[in-house]
Amino acid sequence: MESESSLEKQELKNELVQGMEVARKLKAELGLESSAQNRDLLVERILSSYDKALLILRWNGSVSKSHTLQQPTKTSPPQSPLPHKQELKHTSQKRKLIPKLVNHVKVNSESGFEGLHEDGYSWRKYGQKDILGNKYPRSYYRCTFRNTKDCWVTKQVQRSEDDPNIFDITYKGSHTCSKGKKNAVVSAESPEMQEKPQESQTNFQNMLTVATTNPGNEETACSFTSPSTSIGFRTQENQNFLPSVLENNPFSGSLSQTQLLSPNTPESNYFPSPFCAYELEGIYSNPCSEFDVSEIISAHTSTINSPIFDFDFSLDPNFRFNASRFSS
DNA sequence: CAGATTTGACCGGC
DNA sequence: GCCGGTCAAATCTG
Repeated sequence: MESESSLEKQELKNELVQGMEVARKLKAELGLESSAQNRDLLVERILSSYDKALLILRWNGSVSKSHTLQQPTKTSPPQSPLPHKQELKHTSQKRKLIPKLVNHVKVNSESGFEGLHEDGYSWRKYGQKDILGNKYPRSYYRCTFRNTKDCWVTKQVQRSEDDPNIFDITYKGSHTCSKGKKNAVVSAESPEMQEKPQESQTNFQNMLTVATTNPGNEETACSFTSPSTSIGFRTQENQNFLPSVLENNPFSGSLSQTQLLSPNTPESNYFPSPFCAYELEGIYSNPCSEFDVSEIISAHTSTINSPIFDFDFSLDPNFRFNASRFSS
């Protein structure tokens, strides 16, 4: 346990150092006439490093489960609930006692902004405010199951002024409801999957395999912030799925034992898109620990016969990774 | 008609 | 007093 802890500390240190180094590079780049793409890549790498560091902290139990990035200034709040309005009047705890997780989510116009909130939970919008100094309003969401499941988590969505494709999502509290999570990703053990005929799997596997758009090229290895992230793949016929396809994500993990399971019907519950959805099964591991991935990694085409797949995968009940189409 | 969204009002923190 | 966060009535939607 002790050595495991020091290993994690070392990794944490490495990530932080790497983040700083990349930040320095970026600073140097800013003084040059480097491409915007290059700068974007450096920024992504910085974010990736800090994400990894935070993840290590999280698994290490050093911080609260909700990835506290901005600690409240006063005493710790109860695990999740915001007080009811009546209670607020007595306790004056309307603000600032709930730990926050700030998450930056990049979306693009093709995947649409509606998908932004697809983080696996069901949210109800309860407010919108114009925020001083930001031309975009901030939206306020709370868990749909606030009343029925006593789940008091909230999130705020703020579109970035600098880059309208970036949304800052701030989570407050953590879900205490289990039903809040949408059944967007089907468990490998689910009867629904088991019922699918083997023949269908085989045929499909022969038909399509998946590889990175440009393996080895860092430009395609976007890094992400959790819990939502974007990742893109391009299918290539007659090529095997590369286990390292995800190794540049913030968790530095890899997919292995990947298997194409079967295509979903367009009526799929998980992908309301009119186009076909496909599913991949994989095991995900990283240097910190091996995940027990009980869920399916899913992919669906943005257009019929499109070589581009959007992936959607989940590794942990608290993290749902939304994938949006990566630029082709 | 029930549930979700919109939006002006209210409230507390700074 | 300003600003951000939430409430709740009105409105919309399926």
